[in-house]
Amino acid sequence: MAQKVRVRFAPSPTGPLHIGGVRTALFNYLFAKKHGGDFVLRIEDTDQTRYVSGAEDYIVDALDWLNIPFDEGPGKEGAFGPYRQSERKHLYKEYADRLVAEGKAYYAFDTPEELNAERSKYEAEKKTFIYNWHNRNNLNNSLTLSSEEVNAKIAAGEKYVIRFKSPENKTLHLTDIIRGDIKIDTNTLDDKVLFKSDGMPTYHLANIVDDHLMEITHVIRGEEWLPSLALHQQLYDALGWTAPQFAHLSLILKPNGKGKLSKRDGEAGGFPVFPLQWDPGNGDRLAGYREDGYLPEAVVNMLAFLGWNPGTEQELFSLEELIDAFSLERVNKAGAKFDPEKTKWFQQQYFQHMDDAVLAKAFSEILLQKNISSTLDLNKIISLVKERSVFATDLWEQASFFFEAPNSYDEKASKKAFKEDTPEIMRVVISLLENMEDFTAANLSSEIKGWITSQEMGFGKVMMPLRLALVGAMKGPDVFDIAAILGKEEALSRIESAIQAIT
RNA sequence: GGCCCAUUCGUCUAGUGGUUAGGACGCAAGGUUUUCAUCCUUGAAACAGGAGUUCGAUUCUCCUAUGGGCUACCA
Repeated sequence: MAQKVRVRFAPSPTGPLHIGGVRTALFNYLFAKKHGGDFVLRIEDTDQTRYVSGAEDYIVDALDWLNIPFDEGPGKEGAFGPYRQSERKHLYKEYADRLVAEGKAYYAFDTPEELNAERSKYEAEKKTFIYNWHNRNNLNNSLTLSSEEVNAKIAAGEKYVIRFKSPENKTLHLTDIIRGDIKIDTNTLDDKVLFKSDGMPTYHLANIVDDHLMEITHVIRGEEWLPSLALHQQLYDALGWTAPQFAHLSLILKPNGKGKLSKRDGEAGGFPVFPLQWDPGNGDRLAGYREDGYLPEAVVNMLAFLGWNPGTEQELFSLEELIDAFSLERVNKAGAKFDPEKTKWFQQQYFQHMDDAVLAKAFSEILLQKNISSTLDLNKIISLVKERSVFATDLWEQASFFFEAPNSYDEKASKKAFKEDTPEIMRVVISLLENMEDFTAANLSSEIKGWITSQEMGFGKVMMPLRLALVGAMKGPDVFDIAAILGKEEALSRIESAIQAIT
């Protein structure tokens, strides 16, 4: 029987979850759901010094907004909890001790100062200091000390760490689903700290213990962990556990320039790097996709296509379609530069598919904020103005003239539209409108166009000033649609105002 | 510096030992809309370089270059 697929997203609550992390979460989620498995959220808070309050809530809120729900996690206890490493701290020591007892790890008493001194000494000779078999026998640890000395030190309360004893002259063969086979020479590896002197495990120990205990089958994580893969694999072997399969995702890079995407790029480029706004309250507010008006579906779709593609020419995918089409084998090896323009395009695509009634409701909120009450048909207005908008907030800019008569006329446009005979023509239009019983767009259109044709006059002579009178600029939906929505009275009043303004 | 990973239009990418190297974003031109936007059509635009393997390499191998990541008692 095949084991049930279980994956985890394991962020550290050190700040807002950035978009690269969101993509990692998304790929984990897609993979899990594709295989009918579980998606676990685990909070890796073993470093108390870097803990940021609110960060965990932010992560949960972000996943919630994006509709990437986890099956187990903090506040959603499953059979493998708790899901915060700080609440699991009692679990880890036993495994570190076991490795020491079996000679696969050892106590080290070197202070950070001593290690720094050692490093600078090597650096001065243009050599690299590696804490492994090269020199561990000259350092202050249980390999160089007698067991009596070690016990005495520990009994005396001296601080120590536990280090993994990295083997000499071995070639490790590692496998990554995305990258294939990787060979590593253990001579270049150092003896990583597994257990810190503050009583907490390091990421490396906690990570593999939890993944094992939580029965994780696939570890899908960022490329920054690739160098640690050798250690992790060795840890699984040392503890006699079967390692999960690994897949390392390439990083998301800056849109232009070099390096991985950072919050500074968002500030400089005027686009969000975070799903949700993050406000630490000190004026250092970071923009979020949600607050900037993006639809979660658009953000998810965009993220999915950063480093993955289905191999077809389809680009718009619902979450269900993504789950169906997703595979780790089709994830790209190379890092992808982030493109805010393409993100906007996804947003535009999804925005156009939104229901008019839903948008009308959002739009009525905007009107409320602006203290505008109106009896106009909002659904109809939205249907006319939607394709000119990318965000809900664009709606007001595109439709404001329905609610506020123009108080000025676009200078360039009026030069072109308002001629000497315009007042005279507009007077005729007024009389035409006044006499209309059925004030609909279709009727207006046939009435006015019919008259223009009968006069053998250029359409522009009428249409341009009419639009300018109603809208104030040369933009917007069909003039007759606008006039019909405005109603006879308002339309006539606007034309009248325009005549006044010209003369 | 050391170790690891990567390299197709400006960007995201498809693709194959023999293709007119395909799509999307963006850009440009034209059309529709007698406005604007949408939309449609067209266009410019790429296999990092050098060896090797091969009848033939963008595709396979090696080297170089470039980019990225890691190199903490951070994750």
